[in-house]
Amino acid sequence: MDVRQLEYFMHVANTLNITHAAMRAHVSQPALSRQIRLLEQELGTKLFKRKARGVVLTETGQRLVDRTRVLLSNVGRIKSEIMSSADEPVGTVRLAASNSLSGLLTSRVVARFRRTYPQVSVHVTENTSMIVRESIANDGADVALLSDRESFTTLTKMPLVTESLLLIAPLEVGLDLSRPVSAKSLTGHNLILTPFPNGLRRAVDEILVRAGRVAEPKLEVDTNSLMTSLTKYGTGYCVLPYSGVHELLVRKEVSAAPIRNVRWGWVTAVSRERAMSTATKKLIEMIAEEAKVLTSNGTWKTATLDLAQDSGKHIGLD
Amino acid sequence: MDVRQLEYFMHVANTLNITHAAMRAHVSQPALSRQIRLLEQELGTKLFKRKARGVVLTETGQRLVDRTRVLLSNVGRIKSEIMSSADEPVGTVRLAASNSLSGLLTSRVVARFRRTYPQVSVHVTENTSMIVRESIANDGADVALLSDRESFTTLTKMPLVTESLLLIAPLEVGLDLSRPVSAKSLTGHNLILTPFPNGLRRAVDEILVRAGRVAEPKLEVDTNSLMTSLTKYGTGYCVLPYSGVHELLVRKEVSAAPIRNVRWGWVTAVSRERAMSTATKKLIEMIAEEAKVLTSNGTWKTATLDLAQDSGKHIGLD
DNA sequence: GCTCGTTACGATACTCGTAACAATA
DNA sequence: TATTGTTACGAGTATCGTAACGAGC
Repeated sequence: MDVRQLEYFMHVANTLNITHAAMRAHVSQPALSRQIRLLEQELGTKLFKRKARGVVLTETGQRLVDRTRVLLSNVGRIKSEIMSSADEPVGTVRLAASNSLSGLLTSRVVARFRRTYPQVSVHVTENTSMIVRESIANDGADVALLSDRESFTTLTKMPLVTESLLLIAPLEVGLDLSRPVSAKSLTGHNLILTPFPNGLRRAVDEILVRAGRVAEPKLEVDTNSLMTSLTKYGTGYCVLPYSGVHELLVRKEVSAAPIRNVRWGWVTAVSRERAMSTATKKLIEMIAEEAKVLTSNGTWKTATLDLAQDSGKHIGLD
Repeated sequence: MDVRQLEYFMHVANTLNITHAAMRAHVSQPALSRQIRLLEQELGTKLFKRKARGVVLTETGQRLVDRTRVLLSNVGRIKSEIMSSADEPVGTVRLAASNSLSGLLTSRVVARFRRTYPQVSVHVTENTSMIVRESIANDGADVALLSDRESFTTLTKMPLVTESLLLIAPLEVGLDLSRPVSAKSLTGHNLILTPFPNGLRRAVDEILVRAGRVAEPKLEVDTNSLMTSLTKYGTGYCVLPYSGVHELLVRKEVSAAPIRNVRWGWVTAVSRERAMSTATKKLIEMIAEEAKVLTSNGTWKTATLDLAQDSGKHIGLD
């Protein structure tokens, strides 16, 4: 009855289907089947009843599920607690990052982290801030990079950077980063917006409300790349933070102007319930350092650093 | 970080000496050394400082000890809980039995259990009732067979058999099981007694006190076999329950007579804190059944059954 | 016939033990 | 020099994956 075997067992208990559980556990189906049988033999009792379609838990199996869930969470807690006092980063660190930061911040941070700590494996998932928040809240990630407009119960957030929201238009419209536009400018164009629920959409709606209007987009799209492509080809205007269109602006594929009196904040977030591993701490440090570099050398236009001074080195649980 | 590895770690943490820990863990010293190193690598931190003589825990190592002790006890508890609802006995059952029962009850029970459940490994330790009690109280055994004169905090005791205490004398003295003797008969002979603290010794002392005497044995011996050998060769008389001298009486190597108004009880005991495995339950059933056979067919002379009827089948946690 | 679990078997990977080595008092 | 931990390497064992099989809707 070792930890791996219990993890296998929980996969089966969760899916009630050995084939699916095997995929989740990244082992072959017969291997998993065998481990379940060995566990049953060791404990001297059937844990599952084999049915034509999948399996069902026996009463004893259900009791083992209840006990094992707690046990495995303890194992994970102990592991991360001990790893949090590690001297050198080891193991795996999982970063969930907002799509918008991909080209500007995420890629630079991940590349440098991999270079600096090649022994640490890194899992990156990119998605909307809402999904990123869910990911970190459900312990699907160790660090999150997301908008400060998301809610942060159970999360510890660390302000990172505040930048402008830009109105993005085709290149020929000739918007200019140095010439901010008013909230009113958002009206009168076809706006391509993200669908609810979404922090960016809420922000745009607020801007419009302040201008006395209401958003009624004819086109809703939930990926940045599609939104900007459509803008580039003249389907409409869109609204994104600078970081989301940095590369397009460098390549002069669209034009953009800051929306006056509207700021957009990014935060780094970690789960409040879990001790950070050394790898996690190092990653957070590196995020802060890269943000500092990008803002101070002018790459991250419109952005101001929100960090505590000296690049967040005393962010931590100590 | 699997269970086996953590058990290794605890052995080292307990002994602070990898060589000794390896012996306790029944692996070679380099194997243990290697597992500790692997654990340290996985956690990214030193758990021990290597000294010229042995090792010492680092601060992190000490914290892991604290966490792991609880974790491993949970693992054991879960395992025995699940195994307690097993259909067929599996695994290992540990019996701690009083020396006195060896020839009459223990040997028969163990032999039959092995025959009936060959897949279950059995560990038997025989000792004085006091050591047996300590053994079961410290979770060194699953079932104990011992005198009812021991204390039973944290233990659940199940009365088994009550028999007579016998005065044992050399064969030529001609004591007779059918002719009880009074407590007073114990005086005036060289008594060979067990040393304090010991249930049998306490019993003999009480008998003597009732007869207005006090025990001042010139010879104290702590094994039944030596006691009876010495009696056989005329060094003195001794006092034992019938079960302790059954075989000697059958072989007519000593003579014995019940001491009037004195009874000696045997109980089966299990830890109150730990769920019984199916193997444990079956063993207890079998003990009860054998006790019933031995008393009812007259083999266990002077004995009366203390069991609830039908051989203890409803002894259990249900 | 399709889905899903089990059995069979060769390949792989991990752990172990022996022996040689290193470090320290 | 005795004690104790580490390194090296060959052997043994357990797990895994692929392929074939079986059972139930």
